[in-house]
Amino acid sequence: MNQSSKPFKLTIFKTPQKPPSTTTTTFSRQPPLDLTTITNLILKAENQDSLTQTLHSISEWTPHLVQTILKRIWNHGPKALLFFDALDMNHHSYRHSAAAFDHAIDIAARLQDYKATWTLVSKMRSRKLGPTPKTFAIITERYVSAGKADKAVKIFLSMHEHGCQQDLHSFNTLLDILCKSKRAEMAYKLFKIFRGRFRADVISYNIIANGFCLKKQTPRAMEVMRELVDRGLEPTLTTYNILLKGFFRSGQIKEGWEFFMEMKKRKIEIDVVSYTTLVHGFGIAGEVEKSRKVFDEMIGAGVLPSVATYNALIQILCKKDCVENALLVFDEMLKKGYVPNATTYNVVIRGLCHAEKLDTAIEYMDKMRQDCEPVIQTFNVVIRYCCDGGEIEKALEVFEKMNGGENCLPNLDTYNILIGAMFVRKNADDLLTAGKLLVEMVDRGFLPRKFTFNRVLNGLMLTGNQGFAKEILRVQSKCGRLPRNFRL
DNA sequence: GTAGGGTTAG
Repeated sequence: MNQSSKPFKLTIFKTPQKPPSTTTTTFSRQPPLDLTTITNLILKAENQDSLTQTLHSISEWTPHLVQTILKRIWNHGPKALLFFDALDMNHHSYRHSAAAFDHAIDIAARLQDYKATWTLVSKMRSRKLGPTPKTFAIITERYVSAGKADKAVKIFLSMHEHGCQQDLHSFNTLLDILCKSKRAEMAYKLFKIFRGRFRADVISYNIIANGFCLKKQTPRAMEVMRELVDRGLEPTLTTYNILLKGFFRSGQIKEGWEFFMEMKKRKIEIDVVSYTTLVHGFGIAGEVEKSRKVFDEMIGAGVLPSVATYNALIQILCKKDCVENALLVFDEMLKKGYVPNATTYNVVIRGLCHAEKLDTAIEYMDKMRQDCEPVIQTFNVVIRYCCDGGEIEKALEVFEKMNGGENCLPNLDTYNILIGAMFVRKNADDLLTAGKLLVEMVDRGFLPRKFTFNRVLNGLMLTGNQGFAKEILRVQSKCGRLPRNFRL
């Protein structure tokens, strides 16, 4: 194609062919913008103007590019929304997709900015992009995790007013959201009210049973299952696997094993999920040998382990045996042609950190990039163990990388871990760093606990930094995290 | 984003 315009093009996305610029030579041109560069430009933009300028430096915005960027700056909510709005207003050739709206709605709702959330919903509707059942799943999930489950149910029941009909799908989704946030009882009540109207199916029952299992209420889950059978519905393999996991989760190892034998007796086709549940369940209970035995036996039974099965075994070897044996299994899985995923690496890295092999852990973090990208959990584990081992500089180094080249921004946990570590050495510099981290996290839409604010504040005062303490107080009052009756 | 197995400490 047109080679001369290549330096201007994004390598990953299509751009229209532009005539080469007459004012610059090929040699002095900027290198092509890659995703990391674009993302960093957006993150660095101080105001709407510089953001707009950045947006114009990209010749063609595509829905795919926008979604990728929103995903990457997820943990910088306010900036992500600014980017979404700026693009919406300034680019005539680009129109936000339904998926981009869903992303933005998710971010706004996570920031508990419900006004912005619903403005986006109506904008979405006026452009005939939705809201879709997925949009409502996102919104209700955010309300539930903000502790507003009642409101979430009301929103579900008013879906049709937004041009989105409720059905069995969306009903099951709501039940699942409630159950996953440990509100099985509420989900069950709702289920009993509406099961006739939505024609609840075996999936609805499975969701409720799993909800009780998550609360370690296996007997309640069994009741729900009896109800399912009484209503003439047929349990599925998923049903059995939910109950199997339920027994192990609630520490009923013997009952779990008996249930598994019963599954065999009833000629239920036991699958890789059932076996993985056993491998993990026995291991967590400290029965590592049993765990290994199940692992070996499943192959004999004609069921091949999955990456998740390997992850389970590797994890329990790290926890209950030793990391060296876990690494043997890790090598074995590679030899057999499995591709480890982020969970595999996270488990191994955590195991190495726990065994105080921090440098090897960091080596594995680099090795990880051959198969997948490190995720937030990877960084948090390494940072946590660096801090615990007193290597605070190393922790800060990893943290800095996250804000630079890495495609993974710090989250609430990252900030909490690091701020906590800034009190260990009890010096003024660390306290100042803690203060800066606190300001930065608020800037990125995370809400620190009152405890964190007060701790940093006290630390700054004790180390004689009244000036920065005042700044913290300002931020604290902006967040509504000041103690009762407190006045600036 | 209608359900089940691996990452979250001890």
